[in-house]
Order: sequence, then C-alpha cells, then structure tokens
Amino acid sequence: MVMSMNREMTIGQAAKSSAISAKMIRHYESIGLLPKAQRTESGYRLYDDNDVHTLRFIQRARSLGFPLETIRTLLALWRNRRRSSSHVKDLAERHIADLERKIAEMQSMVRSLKHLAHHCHGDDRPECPILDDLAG
Amino acid sequence: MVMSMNREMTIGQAAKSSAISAKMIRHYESIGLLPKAQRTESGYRLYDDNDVHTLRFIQRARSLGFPLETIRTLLALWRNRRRSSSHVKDLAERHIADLERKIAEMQSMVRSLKHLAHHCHGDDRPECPILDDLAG
DNA sequence: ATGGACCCTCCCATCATGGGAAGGTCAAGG
DNA sequence: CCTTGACCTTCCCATGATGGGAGGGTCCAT
Repeated sequence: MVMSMNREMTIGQAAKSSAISAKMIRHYESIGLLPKAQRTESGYRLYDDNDVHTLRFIQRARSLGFPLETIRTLLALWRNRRRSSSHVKDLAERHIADLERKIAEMQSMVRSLKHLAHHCHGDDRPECPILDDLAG
Repeated sequence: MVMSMNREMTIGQAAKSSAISAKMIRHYESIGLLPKAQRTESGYRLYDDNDVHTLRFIQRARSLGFPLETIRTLLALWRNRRRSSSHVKDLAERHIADLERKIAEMQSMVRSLKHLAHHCHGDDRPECPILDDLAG
C-alpha cells in the first residue's frame, strides 16, 4: 500500500523542506517532541518524507503560536485514531483565549502610551508628560 | 541593625512600597539598572524614599511593557535636565510600534484559529479540520 | 589530497522572572 | 539569656523558543 518514494535526506535538507532550522530539529529531538532520528554509520541524522510531514505539522502549529507542550499533545492526537475532536478543539480554544488575553494586555499598554505620547511635544525642551507619568 | 530616622527601609519594605519583588530589586542592582544600595554593617540593603521613587518609576515603565534596556535609557533621561522630550517620545513611539506589530501577529493567529475551530465539530469523533490543517 | 560545505556535540546567550538551598541577622517573648 | 520565626544574604537553576559559535568529524568534487 505504501506507494510513495522514501527519499532520505540529511538534517539540512529536512530543515529546508520544513522551514524549521536544523538547530531546532535537533532541539525538538532532544526534548522528545520528535523521536530519535535514524543515523548513518558516521552519525549523520537521516529523515524521510514522513519525518518531514511531522516537521511541517510542528512548523504550522508554531506559526499559529501553539507552545511546544501543546504541540506535543496535538501530535499525539494526530496519530491517535480514537481521538475526539473535542479534545483538539479545546486545546485550540484555550490557546485562542490565551492569545486574546495577551492582546488585550498589550492593547491597554498601547492606549496608555498613545495618550501619553499625544501630550508630549517631542521637541528640544525637557518637559515631558511621559516621564511625568512614569515618575508618578 | 542601625536604622536612621529618615525613612530608611529594608528590601522587603521597599518591595512592598514599589510593587517590585525583592528578588527583582536585587536583580536590577546586579545588572546596573539601579545603583548599588547602601548597606547596614551586617550587609542588609537599605532604601530611602528616593530609591523607592526610582523603583516605582521602573515598575510603572514595566507595566507599560518597556523592556529593561529602554528603561535604563528612560531613567537616564529622567535624571537629565538637559534632555529633549523628543528623545523620550521617540522611545515611546518605537515601543508602541513594537507592541502593535506583536498585536497584529497574534490577531492573525486568532483569526486563523477561530476559523479552524469554527469548522470543528468538537464531539467524540476523530475527524478534525484543525488537525487536517496542521497536517497540510 | 585538498577545500568547502556539510554534519556532530556542547556550552552560552537571550528576556524577565521566580524557586529554593544554605546560612547569617534581628526582634520579641518565654 | 536563649529560642523562634521572620527577615536578610549569595548562589545556582529553571522557564520558552531560539540562535551563535567553538572545536572537530564527514563527504564529495575537483
């Protein structure tokens, strides 16, 4: 049933194919996010298309901001045919809530900063409402 | 411990007065953000109202999200009577731009995640558009 | 055989913060 | 006076995700 070619490649090529740096691929392996890679006799890591598929999964999850520990769970769910989609959705929704909390925090900072900056002349003189605010 | 009358206090009290942990106050001193504190004969750090004023300045700046290196500059400007407010305003505006960039990044993640979560049934079955997306 | 482009491991840095160990100091109450 | 507990000290380690770089081995094409 396996009809795909099993092209093997070194870590540099896997890195290019997945947009994850070789440094990070080694790191993910070291923390057990990835299984230990195959090695050549001389110790070079070898990756096949399946490995690259996993790497891309991780890359996409990282690009959505998922922390590595959550990605560890997502990978397990991905591989588990008896998973429930509610588990995955729950992880996504918690992550969304996390992001929205951080966004709100930063937006509040931006509002305050813009207010302060708006009142600052921004010229050669020392008077500055921004510093006045920080000084309390 | 010799405590003079002009409102000198230990690090724990300075921490309470400034809402910066004792741990962080020591750290700020170690990286030169704060000058070395006075010490009692037995080695306890001592802080006066002026020091607490500086600590509150730092606390307020941190609460607006300024990184410590920028706060180092802000402190110098605060103490410099020949500063130009444009310098301060510039720092604030760069910080605003930084925050807005990060906010936009996270909002983009949230948009994608909400879209995916919206299409996920979130039930007992394994089918999951979120994992399908991550898997590419 | 040589050079350059890979690969390996190991250590260190970032950024801001906290935890905790091991030990010294101080004030209050028995 | 001595104990107790709440402070204080320094030092090391951890977080999360990533990168830099040293020192050394491997592979391939010229």
